[in-house]
Amino acid sequence: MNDEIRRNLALFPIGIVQKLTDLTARQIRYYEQHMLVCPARTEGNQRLFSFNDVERLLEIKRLIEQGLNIAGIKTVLGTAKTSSELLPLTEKEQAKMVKEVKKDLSDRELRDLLKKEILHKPGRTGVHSNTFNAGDLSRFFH
DNA sequence: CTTCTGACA
DNA sequence: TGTCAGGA
Repeated sequence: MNDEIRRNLALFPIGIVQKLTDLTARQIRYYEQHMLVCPARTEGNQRLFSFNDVERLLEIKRLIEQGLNIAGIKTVLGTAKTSSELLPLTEKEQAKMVKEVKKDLSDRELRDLLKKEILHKPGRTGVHSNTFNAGDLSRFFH
């Protein structure tokens, strides 16, 4: 299946995300209130995050550690788009793909995330190298 | 047992 | 941000 779609599928509950990002549930919900992330919801109103949501949280975490406040982070990342905007699929189509992904999620995908998390620690070189040193901005927003 | 919202000695 | 309540 398309990787773009796979990254936007609503897969994990907040508990998993806590472990993946080392953020508390309180922080994750707080960032959502400020539109820094916009996870999907189940019928029971439970949050379901996608890989992109988790990566987004890691970006936020990195910025917070650099001393930026909510306003500063918004300046750098902007507000989050809803998963439905990024995933124009019917619920049936999504449910089908979620099953497909969940078969081999525990192992491979989890390691994928941890690998990417390490990629965030040192200064990156790729297409995202334009994430100009937020350290300079922290002076204005902290 | 896990998650959700609201509130604050 | 932590933490507790009270309900789903």
